[in-house]
Amino acid sequence: MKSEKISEFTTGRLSIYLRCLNQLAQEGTETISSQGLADRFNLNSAQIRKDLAYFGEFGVRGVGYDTEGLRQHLTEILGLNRRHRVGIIGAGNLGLALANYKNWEASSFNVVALFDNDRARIGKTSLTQGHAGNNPHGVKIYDVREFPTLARELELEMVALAVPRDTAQAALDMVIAAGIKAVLNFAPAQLEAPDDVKVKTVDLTISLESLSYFLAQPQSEGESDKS
Amino acid sequence: MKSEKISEFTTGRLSIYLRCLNQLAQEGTETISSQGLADRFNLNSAQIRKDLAYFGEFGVRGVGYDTEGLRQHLTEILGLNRRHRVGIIGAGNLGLALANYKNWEASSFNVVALFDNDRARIGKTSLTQGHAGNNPHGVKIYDVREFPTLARELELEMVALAVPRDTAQAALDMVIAAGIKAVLNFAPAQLEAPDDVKVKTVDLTISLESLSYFLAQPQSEGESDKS
DNA sequence: CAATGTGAAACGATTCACAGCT
DNA sequence: AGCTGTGAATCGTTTCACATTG
Repeated sequence: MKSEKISEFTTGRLSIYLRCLNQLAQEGTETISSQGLADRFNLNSAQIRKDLAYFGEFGVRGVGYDTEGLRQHLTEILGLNRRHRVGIIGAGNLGLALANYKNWEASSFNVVALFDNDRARIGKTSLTQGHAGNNPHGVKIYDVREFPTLARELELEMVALAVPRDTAQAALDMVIAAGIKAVLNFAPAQLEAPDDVKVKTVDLTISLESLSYFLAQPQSEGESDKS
Repeated sequence: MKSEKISEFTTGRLSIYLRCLNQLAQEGTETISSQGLADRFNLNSAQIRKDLAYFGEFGVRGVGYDTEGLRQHLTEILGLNRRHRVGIIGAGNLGLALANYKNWEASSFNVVALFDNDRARIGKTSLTQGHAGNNPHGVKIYDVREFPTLARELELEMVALAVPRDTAQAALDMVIAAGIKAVLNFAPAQLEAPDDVKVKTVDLTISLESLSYFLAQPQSEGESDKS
């Protein structure tokens, strides 16, 4: 166990390990080796051991890792042992799709509110507006001007930004002013934020263009996945 | 100009440069220096020059880069000088949101078909099923069993996978069998594909969990953005 | 003896610093 | 004079290889 700074490469892999351990635990596998894990994704076993070693000595030499034990450790490390309350800004197609996404229930994230500036949407829910999906209750759509108040009242910890590109920075500024420290941004823009706020951008344009680049290569010789 | 292998870090940045150049071109800025570009995102100017130098000598010493010229070069390099026909597998919330996403028109990607295995959805369009959005026509939803035939007929080049995790690999296998070489995967799973097929995974779970990790850190001291 | 935990080596990406051009 | 293009230095990540341990 060191207390160096953990890179996002590492934390991303921790998520992947955890996902795998959840499956293994369900299947009743009691023990797994770093090599056993490495085989499931195309990773190096030393990488896995190093990633885990940042946080403690979880394994048993000659044996491997206890599935359930490691699962609990990773859950704790990633802060997934309690639920996080998420607000979504922008109740367009993407915002609604996110709100109605069925996997939320199984995760440790709860979407508790949508925000929009369009009169026609405010007051409705993700169910009345969007395609029903599997969300049994629907998430209410509030006026975005109420965000500063409601963020506190609803105890939001995270925000997903699903607004058009040209309003993204302003929306982010408002979110930061309300004290939110973690933002998932879907607008195709590099946004500015102070260092104590984590903004993770999911930029579909870049992903698509990287696929386009691959297709444009003469001798399509490329790696698959690597996430 | 070297002919080394280009990393995905580099191509991702090329997308970002291009996005910026499109804006600059519109604003009528004729010339931009690597430093001028670097200032807009928090990048190093040498990085930008290196990225561009992989593909040619586009700049003029003492002056900088011609905005319009570089814009066209990058468009060509990324294969964005022609439109790409995209199919979406899975007409749930996410698939529909993607199909109705308004920015497609302005991009060089066209969503031409949706596929699903749910009787209730097949035959409808993204408009009848989903929230209207800004797509004027709607995209038709086909039976996924027709995919192999239609992929050829519609000349699909790319596929977005918006299906549940446990069916993702099977769907991908079908897509690959139909000769598709570029796939954008939204299922939270590491998928297997041969080397001549590029699979780019957008894993929301990992993004959210990385935010959760950040929040769980005692002295929240972190970087913002970095994509 | 099998599998962890970890220094050391290898690799890759970023940044520096400057020669070379216009 | 100013900015590109690039070799060299730096920094960070991954892999190797092995001593260590249950």
